[in-house]
Amino acid sequence: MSWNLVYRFVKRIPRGCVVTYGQLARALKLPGGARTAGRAMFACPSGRGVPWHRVVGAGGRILIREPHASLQRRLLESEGARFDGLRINMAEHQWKPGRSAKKTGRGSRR
DNA sequence: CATCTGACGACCG
DNA sequence: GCGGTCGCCAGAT
Repeated sequence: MSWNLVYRFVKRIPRGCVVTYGQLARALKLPGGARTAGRAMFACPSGRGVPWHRVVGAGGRILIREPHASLQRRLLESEGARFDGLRINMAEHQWKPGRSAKKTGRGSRR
């Protein structure tokens, strides 16, 4: 399967934003849904500029196991994402395709 | 070819 | 909030 599409999609996720596996699956119409998205990320090539850490589970939960979970969280926090316990603040960081060119709109600077 | 497993999500009790 | 079940697909053994 050409996870290439998935990687490309993930690559365009702006810094400080995240998407869920389900979202990813829906956006790319992956057969099998979120599961397939997960598979794609599992096979995600490291060191290719693929911000895999910006892909989280439904509700902003990190589903992967250690030690990657800690790494992912660390990377996200490093990008300015705020975590609420074991969850990332989806309301603020969930990225929606098509909004990339959207203006910052509200004084969300920084 | 049969079986198991795995970065999931939604539902139900 | 937590744990169990089901659907669903691809790759590995």
